[in-house]
Amino acid sequence: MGAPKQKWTPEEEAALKSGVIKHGAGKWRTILKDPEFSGVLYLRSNVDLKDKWRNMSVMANGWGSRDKARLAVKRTPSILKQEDGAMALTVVPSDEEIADAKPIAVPSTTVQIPTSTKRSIVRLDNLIMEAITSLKEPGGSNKTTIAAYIEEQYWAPPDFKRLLSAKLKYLMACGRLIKVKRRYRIAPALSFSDRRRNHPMPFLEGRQRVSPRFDRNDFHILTKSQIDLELAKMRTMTPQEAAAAAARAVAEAEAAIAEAEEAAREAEVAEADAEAAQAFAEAAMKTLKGRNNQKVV
DNA sequence: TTAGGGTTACAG
DNA sequence: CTGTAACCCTAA
Repeated sequence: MGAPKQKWTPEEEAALKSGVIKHGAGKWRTILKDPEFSGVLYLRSNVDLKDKWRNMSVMANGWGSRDKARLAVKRTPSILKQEDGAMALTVVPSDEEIADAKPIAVPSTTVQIPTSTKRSIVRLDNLIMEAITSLKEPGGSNKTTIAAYIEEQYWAPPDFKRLLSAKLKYLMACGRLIKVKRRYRIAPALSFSDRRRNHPMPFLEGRQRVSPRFDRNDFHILTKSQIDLELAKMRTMTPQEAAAAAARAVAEAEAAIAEAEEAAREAEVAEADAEAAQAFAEAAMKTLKGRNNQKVV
């Protein structure tokens, strides 16, 4: 009667996407209760989330129609029919599978990635802060030490040094770090000037407050590295879900790069952020490949 | 609570 | 009429 169809808004889709990355697919109730997303998704039920995620996943796999594959599989005693236009996804070698997932036309929500991107960007910052605080070196730590710490504790992309340099420079510009004789230490009273340029995100609602994932003592919350956490989540996902997640990671990286190109004149840090996202996407891909090679299901 | 099959409403 | 997205039902 009064509810013809409540279509999902881009904000809701983005929140769901972020929720899945954070808590994992299938934890619909958890995502719903997370204050980070409850503000946006308070109109939706856990079942709604599940259904929506299914729809999005199906799209990500390139299946415009919801039938086909399922019917094709069961009517095959001993002969595999490969005349199907759509690729069979279940048991594909390994390398090429991801290659196929990459160019996927991820829904249309790929254009704007509010929370996810933001989180990726904040991540490295906190890693650096954590490294410095954990090392507890009097007078601060130099770049090499910081890099070593992060590389050992977490994950090391190929061009990590360059990335780190840019990020350190950026953090100093923000006043969050102070460099004394090649050593970096955390600035006494940091003034949150993280926002570097306008954030068009019409995101966020009115109920919950704006996510303060960046309080001064926040280092403990995000410290365990989003990357490891996200990759860990992926291991619990089904191959389809992981592929979809990886595809989204790539899409986000591409979007971040596109953003960086626009903002390049303002700060080269944006490029570093984009590279961080790209690096994470690659790491995600690698993890997924490893998964498939092991044939773990 | 969740996964999955099924149904209805809407757009092209 | 057909395909898709939101919604519903039910087993586990």
